[in-house]
Amino acid sequence: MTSTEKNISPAVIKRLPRYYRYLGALKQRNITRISSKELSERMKVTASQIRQDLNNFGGFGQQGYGYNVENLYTEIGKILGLDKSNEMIIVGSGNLGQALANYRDFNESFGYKVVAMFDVNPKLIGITVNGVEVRDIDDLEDFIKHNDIKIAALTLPQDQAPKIAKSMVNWGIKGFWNFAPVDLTLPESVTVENVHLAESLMTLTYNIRSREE
Amino acid sequence: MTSTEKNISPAVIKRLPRYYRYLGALKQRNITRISSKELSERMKVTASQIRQDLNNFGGFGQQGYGYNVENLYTEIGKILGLDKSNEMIIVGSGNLGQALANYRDFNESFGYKVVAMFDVNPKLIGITVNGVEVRDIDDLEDFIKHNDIKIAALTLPQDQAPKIAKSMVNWGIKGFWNFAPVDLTLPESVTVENVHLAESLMTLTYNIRSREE
DNA sequence: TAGATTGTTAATCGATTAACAATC
DNA sequence: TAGATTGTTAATCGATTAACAATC
Repeated sequence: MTSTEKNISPAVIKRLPRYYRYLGALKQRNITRISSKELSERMKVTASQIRQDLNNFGGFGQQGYGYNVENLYTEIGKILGLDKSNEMIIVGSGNLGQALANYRDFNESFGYKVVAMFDVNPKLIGITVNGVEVRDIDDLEDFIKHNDIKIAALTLPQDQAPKIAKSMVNWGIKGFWNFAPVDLTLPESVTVENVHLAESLMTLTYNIRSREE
Repeated sequence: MTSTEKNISPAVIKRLPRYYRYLGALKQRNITRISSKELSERMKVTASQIRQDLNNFGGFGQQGYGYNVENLYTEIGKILGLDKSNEMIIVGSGNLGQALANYRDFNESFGYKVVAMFDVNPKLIGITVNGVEVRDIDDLEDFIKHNDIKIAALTLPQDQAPKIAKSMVNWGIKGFWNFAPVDLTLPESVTVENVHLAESLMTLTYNIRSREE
């Protein structure tokens, strides 16, 4: 992953998983090739955007032919880091944490693997969720270091999230999938992907209202 | 809500809930006024952007003074549709649906209220989650119509989501909070807010990789 | 009043779309 | 070869930032 790569805009990155999803669906239907034009019609974006986006990463297509579905699927998977297994932990084992542990849609499907869960609550410590044990949060440091964990889902209450996240960075975590309704301020070298559920629900109600007239 | 309003860009709308969150925090700390400059430092955006964003909706500030926190909080709440109670249903009562029903962060906090849950699974029908009964999905049409429900969280498997969503539009649903990993194609009058969890996790792994060098 | 800070216009920057030569 | 479709450059569009007159 030596970075000869130019910096790719976040807007492009955010679209990649959607391309990946569509290509996966095409693959499953045994469609072997697709042009940017046809894909653009299915996805309701411009063909130009598809070609521009993909060309950030290299010429995956062929003039006069289009793109090979299988190949493009694999290549985008590589770009997204799905070519290797991604071990992750879930910190905060309440309802949301447990739902994530059970969620088939990324677990199993794309090489993500939840290897441990953590909580402070003695009632939760020791239970097993989808085959994964909930451990005492006091064991978090050891576990991250010994197992070289890089990815953590944060499903903790808002007030606990920033402090524990800071520690986790020191222990080796490189990316947070943050569900706590708070902005984590962390070193540049660390990535945070926020899933702010309440905020997305608010934009929904805004949009409903604005269409009522 | 008569639409004298010019069309506001989605980028602006997406930022409103974050302003709202910061203002809520300021309010709780009994801070009564704030300038765009100071808010911009806390939020790590430009003061210019804050002023531009807010001015889409009217002059909430005062020259030489800044913004009244309480007032601005209330006004943004109104814009987002939080001034009235928002009743919603959850369609799909598996792990994720149940986690949402239990999730304090929007439930209770901002006037959203889950009034019913639905599922096809006989094992789930009849149970109660956080005081909300899981009903047979056959009762969905009646429930939506009789209770004038406008908002639905879709936490169904991907293959069931598009069909049921289409029916729900006919029954009166105006906005979907869609957790199924699929794009819903629905009439213009209907709003869809997607929470594509697997896709956000993929952008996380991309970003982790791209910082490794 | 003087200082501060907004609301708003103008300038810049970046992202999207269009166009087309290259080429399979 | 002729037709199709990419890769890529140029044009357009929109969003962000800078600047400053208005005004509290």
